[in-house]
Amino acid sequence: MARLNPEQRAAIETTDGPLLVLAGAGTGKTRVLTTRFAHILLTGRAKPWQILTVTFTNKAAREMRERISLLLGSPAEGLWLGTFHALCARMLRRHAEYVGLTQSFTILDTDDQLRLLKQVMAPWQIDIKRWSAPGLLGVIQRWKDRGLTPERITPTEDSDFANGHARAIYTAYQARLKQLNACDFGDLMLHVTEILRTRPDVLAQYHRLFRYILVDEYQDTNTIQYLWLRLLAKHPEGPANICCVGDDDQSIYSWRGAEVENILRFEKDFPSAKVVRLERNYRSTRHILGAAAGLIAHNSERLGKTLRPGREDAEGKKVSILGVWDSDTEARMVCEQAEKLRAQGHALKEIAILVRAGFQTRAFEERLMQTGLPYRIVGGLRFYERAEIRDALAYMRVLSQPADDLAFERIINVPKRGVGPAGLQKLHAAARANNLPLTGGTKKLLEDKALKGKSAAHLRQLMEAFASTRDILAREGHVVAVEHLLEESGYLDMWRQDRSPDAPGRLENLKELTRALADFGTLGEFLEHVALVMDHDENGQDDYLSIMTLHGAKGLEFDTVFLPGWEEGVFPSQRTLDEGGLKGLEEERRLAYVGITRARQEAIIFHAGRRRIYANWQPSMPSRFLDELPDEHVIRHDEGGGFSQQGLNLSESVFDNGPIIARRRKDPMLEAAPALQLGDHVRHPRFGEGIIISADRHHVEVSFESVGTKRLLSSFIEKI
DNA sequence: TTTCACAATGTTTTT
DNA sequence: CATTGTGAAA
Repeated sequence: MARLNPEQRAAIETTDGPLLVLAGAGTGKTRVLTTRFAHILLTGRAKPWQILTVTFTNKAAREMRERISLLLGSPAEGLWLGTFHALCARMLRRHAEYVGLTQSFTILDTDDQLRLLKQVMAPWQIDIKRWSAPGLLGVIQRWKDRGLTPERITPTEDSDFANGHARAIYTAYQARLKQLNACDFGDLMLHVTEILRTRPDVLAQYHRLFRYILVDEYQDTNTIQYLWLRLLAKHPEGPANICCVGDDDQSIYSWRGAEVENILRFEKDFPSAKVVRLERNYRSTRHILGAAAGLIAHNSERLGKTLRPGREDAEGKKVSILGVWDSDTEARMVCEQAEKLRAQGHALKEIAILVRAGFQTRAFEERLMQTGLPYRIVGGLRFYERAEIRDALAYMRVLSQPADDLAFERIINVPKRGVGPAGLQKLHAAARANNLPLTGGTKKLLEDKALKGKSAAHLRQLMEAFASTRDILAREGHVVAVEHLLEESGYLDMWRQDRSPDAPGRLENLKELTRALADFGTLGEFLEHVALVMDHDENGQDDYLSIMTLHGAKGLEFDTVFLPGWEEGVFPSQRTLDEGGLKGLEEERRLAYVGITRARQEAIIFHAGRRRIYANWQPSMPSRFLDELPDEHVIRHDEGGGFSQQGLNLSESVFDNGPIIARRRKDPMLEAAPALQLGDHVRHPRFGEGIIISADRHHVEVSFESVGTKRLLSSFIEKI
């Protein structure tokens, strides 16, 4: 306590009644949460299992658990601490029968959901071009985010999608899930909330249990999570001891159903609520904070909060803005700077490249590979999303749940067993006719000798593999059993015979999977873990540079942060702008705010004059956010409108804040545009001289002497 | 049923 | 571009 500032202390000591803690970036939020947890225990207000602690990511949950263990001096076990979904899964296992599931229901991954939805959609003959299955799945998920069960969808809402059939398909989809004794991710929240809503006895049980509720990242909660929390928090007698921690300026998940309104409305929801603001930032330098604060001030709907430097010494360097010729130069310069930092003795772990969207990572990856700098793409293709891992998991699911039709469908023809769509239909028919799951139907057909040819032989072998594995499972445990199954089913052989270059890596991954399996007591525990915690600690804790999306970087911090791609259309993203309008823009701005505030020492922003998107080059203009950064906190290294080829010479100055090069770009397109006409002779810094062959407001097409015809932003060329 | 060739067609962010 | 889906031939 002694090491905390007065606001932090207030946030911890206000234990009873509703409390909203508005915690700006780097203001010691996690510390407050964990200390508060310990404080409640140590003052005897509650036992560890009487505190419900909800986080948004598995990582946050893990960290919190570790820090609480540290504070308590013993491993934190038996706590109700986890993500919304993990906690709901735990509750739903206890009360599954109330929503027509059994205690052993399966949780579907995205692949399964999609496959199932496609099957369900088939009878409607929806125009798949216009209403793709993933699109419709998104619609359903957003309904679930808002707590809308099929019966609650109003006709108005329905008609917007899939020619008015969306609600009917949703209904059918839910019915099919129930048949399969399965639920998707959204259902975890939806079902539990439904149970709490309709079963007062169950709700009362949790009211008795949870004396205190702690919620992290409250600004990211969606409607269903809000409803769930409110049900649990609103005790019939006495005020709710709910403490929500969040930052409206870091709300960046509205596309996933998050409602900033939840945090904006907190004081209305809980009338006696107290509000504590944490505004002292101990992470970043004064310039970084100034730049971030200046930027976020352009947003309108805010609770209002100003980050103040918590350390007196922290003047630091200004935020750098670098304009470069193209995206290749950008990648090169970022990597060179990173290399230089390492040469100066900085750890690569303290450097991050934060991008807006996944496709931007490739350029850096290629460059770093050439350079030989160790790097890691965080949150890219994750371990459990790889095909071979999902296949292996499907084998395990069938082993543990023979009725898991979706898993069986996934592996029935992997490796090839001569069972295509037609064969699968036959199995389905047999299963339905005998009221059996697919595995049962298959067995039946084999016994009846109703299958012929190689598919029969292969399937018989597969069923035998499962049968023998079950014996082994009982006798020798799940690790040996799974190894046996993958061997006997021919799955491992399939990859061993595969001559493609990534096959050895896949086998390696499968080995890693069986290794992870050993950390769990039973197969069921392992599968539950995988379904909910889709991440995996990869071995080796070397010093590597991180490349990740801005979303992925939330909650992390680094000494140096590179922020490439600050260009209109990329960041702010065109798509968000199109779909979300002003709200979308404000969310992008919050994302920019998150990005800048990840840096402890230094933030370096890049924008390129042109960028390769798919196969061809696209001209791009600097992000409007650059103009919103206050001049006293940034230093702009644009040269020649930001399109210099001598960017390398500039790089010296980036880190010592050398001479400020005059800022010439305001809106280059409009500045240069009027003077150009068809037939004009022009010069381009890179392509040399040419003649304009077409022109519109922003672009011109120029036939160059050396490189042929190019389409360019008119600001890049000069008339001769 | 599988395999191959070719076209099309999007590409944010994730529990 | 890189993946995914579609259609025709083996």
